[in-house]
Amino acid sequence: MYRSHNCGELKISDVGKNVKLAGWVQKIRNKGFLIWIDLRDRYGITQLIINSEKSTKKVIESVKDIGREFVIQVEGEVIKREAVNKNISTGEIEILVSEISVLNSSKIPPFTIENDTDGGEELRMKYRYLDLRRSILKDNIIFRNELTFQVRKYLKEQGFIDIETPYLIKSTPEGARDFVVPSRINPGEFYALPQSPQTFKQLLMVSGFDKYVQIVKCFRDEDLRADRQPEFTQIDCEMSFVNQEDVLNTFEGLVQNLFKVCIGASLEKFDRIAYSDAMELYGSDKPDTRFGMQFLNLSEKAKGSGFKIFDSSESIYGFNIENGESFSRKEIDYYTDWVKRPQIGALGLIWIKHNQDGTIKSSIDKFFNEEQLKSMTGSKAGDLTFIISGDKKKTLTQLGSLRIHVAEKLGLRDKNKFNALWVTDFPMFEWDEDSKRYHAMHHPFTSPVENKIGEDPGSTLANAYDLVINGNEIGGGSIRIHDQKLQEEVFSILGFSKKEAFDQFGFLLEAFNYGAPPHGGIAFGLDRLAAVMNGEESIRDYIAFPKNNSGRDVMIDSPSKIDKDQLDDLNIKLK
RNA sequence: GGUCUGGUAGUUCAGCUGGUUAGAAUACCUGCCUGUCACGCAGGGGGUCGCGGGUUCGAGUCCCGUCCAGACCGCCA
Repeated sequence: MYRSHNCGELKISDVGKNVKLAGWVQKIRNKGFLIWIDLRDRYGITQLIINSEKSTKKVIESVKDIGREFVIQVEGEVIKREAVNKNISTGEIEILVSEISVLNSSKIPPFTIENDTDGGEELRMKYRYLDLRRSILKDNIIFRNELTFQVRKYLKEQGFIDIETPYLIKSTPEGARDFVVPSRINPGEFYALPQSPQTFKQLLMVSGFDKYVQIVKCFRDEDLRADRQPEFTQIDCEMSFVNQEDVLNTFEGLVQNLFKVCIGASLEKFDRIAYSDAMELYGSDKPDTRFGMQFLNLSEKAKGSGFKIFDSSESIYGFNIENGESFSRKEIDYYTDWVKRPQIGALGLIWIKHNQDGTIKSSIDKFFNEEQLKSMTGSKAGDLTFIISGDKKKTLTQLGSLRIHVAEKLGLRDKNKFNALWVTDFPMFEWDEDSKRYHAMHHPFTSPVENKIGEDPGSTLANAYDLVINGNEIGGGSIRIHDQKLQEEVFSILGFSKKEAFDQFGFLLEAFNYGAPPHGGIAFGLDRLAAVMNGEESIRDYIAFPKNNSGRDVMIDSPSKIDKDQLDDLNIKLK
C-alpha cells in the first residue's frame, strides 16, 4: 500500500493517526532545526515536518537529497500545527515524518509548478504534463470532466442515446477545409476527418433513433485563434419529430441545468433576438447582452446638414455611453485610433458629449447646432455618443467591435454575470463575391422558414438558431431538410449540379426516399462552453493537450515528416 | 495569404540616440537560521543576446534576409 490517505483530506479530527502519504514535493523550507515539505497530489497539499529533536538521523539525512517535484512516500503521525495556514484545507495539521523514501527523483522543472508560474506559453506547452500539475489547469480539466458527466446524465434522463459515428469519412467542398487521411489500400484516395457528424446524425434520424447525442471530436483545417483549435469537442445532438421551439426548449433546459449543477448559477429564461435585429442593435451575430449600449440608427436625422462625410454615407450609426462625459480628449483619441487600425478599418470616429450642464461638445459642432445634436441622438445629459458612418454592413460590424472594446475597458463584461441569448431567423444564404455564388450561412442541410427559396434566395430565412452566452457563440443548429426535392433545390442554389450533389451527398438524398422523419438538432462547443462558464476566453486551458497557434503540438512535435517507405505505401509523392 | 508585436541567464524580463567586463528578479548550489507556508539572512555559479549576412573603428542595439512564438484580419458551412 503506497498511501492510506491523499494529500487533501486530513483534518484536525485525524490527529494522532499514523498515516502513509505519497505525492510530489511542491516545496521544501529548511530552517535547520525544522524542515517542512509541502507534499502535493491532485487532491491538495499536506505539510510534512521533520524535527531535529524528534526525527531520526536517517530521516533528516535523506531529506538532504530531495528536491522539487521528487515523488516521495512518507509515513508518520498526524499532529496539530502550531501555526495554522487558513489557505489550505489541511492547514490545521501536519505530518511528523517517521519514514521517508524517494519513489522517483526529478530534474529541476523548467518553470515553477505554481498558480503564478514563471513559465511562458511555449515552454508550458512543451512540458504540458508538468503544466497540468498546476492547480489552475488541473481544476479546469476536472471541471470539464464534471461538465461532460452532467451533459450525459441530463440527456440520458431525457431519453437521448449516445451513438458513435466514424472519424474516417468523405471530403466535401462545402464549409471549412477538411483534414484528409490517405488510404493505403485504395491508392490515390483519401478519407476526410469530420468537421461534424452532421450527415451521420441525420441518417440516424432516418434509422429511428429519435434522440441522439455524442460528445465528439471534430476537425477543421483552418487557421487557429485563442478560441479555435484544429480539433475540438462538440456536444452533438439531433432529435426527430421536433420543430424549432421544441429544440430550443430542450436545450435551454440542458444549459440551465449545466450552469446550476456545475457552477451554481441560475440562468433566467433565455432572450431571443432575430439575426437582423442583432446586427442592427449590436453589430454582431453574437452580441454580448450583459450591458446595453444598443445602436441608434442616425441615417435619417444626421443627413442633409452639409457635413459631407454623413451626406455621402449609406448609413450612420452610433451608441451612447452612460456617464461618458468623463472621457478625456485623450481617451476619445485612443478609441478613434483604435477603430482606424486596419483590423477594424473605420475611417474615423465622431463623438458627441452631452454635458450635465446642458451644453454639448462634439467633433462635428461646426456642422450641427446644439439643438440638432440633441435631437439627433436623444441622449441623456452625461452621455457620450460614438458615431461611425459608411457602408451599412461595415459600419455595423465596426461599431460592434468598438462597443465590445469600450465595454471591456469600462469593466462592463462582468465574469460572474451570465446572459444567454438565442439568435434566430438567420438568412439561408450569403452571397460570396469571390466565388460569385451563394453560400449556406449555417450549412446546406438547413431548412428554410418558408419554401420560397427559388424566388429570392438572398432574402430567405433559415430555420436556424445559435446559442450565444456573454458574446460567445456556444452552440448552433437548425431544423433540417428531410425532403429530397427541397434538398436538391438547396444544392442547386449553392451551385451544385445535380450530378455533383449526388456524387457528394447521394447517400443522404437517397435516404430521404425511405421515410425520413422531420428532424433538427444542435451542437455545442464543449471546450468553449467550459471556458465561458468560468469567465475565460481561451479554450486552450480546458484541453489537456492543445495545439499552438500554427497547429503544432510542441510537446510531441507534430505534425512531422514521414519516411519514404511510408509515403510509398500511401502512393504519395511530395513536391 | 496579410498586418502588428516579440526572441537577451534554467525562467520572466530590463538594457535609451551604437561605446569598457551585458544587468535585475526568481530558480539553482553552499552556509546560517527554534514555527515556516512567496520563509529570512550571507555568499556563489550561470550568457553562441534565435540564426545568417551587411553597415561601422566598434552591433544585444541600426539595415536586409530567415526561422520561431504570440495577437489580430482573411478564413472558420
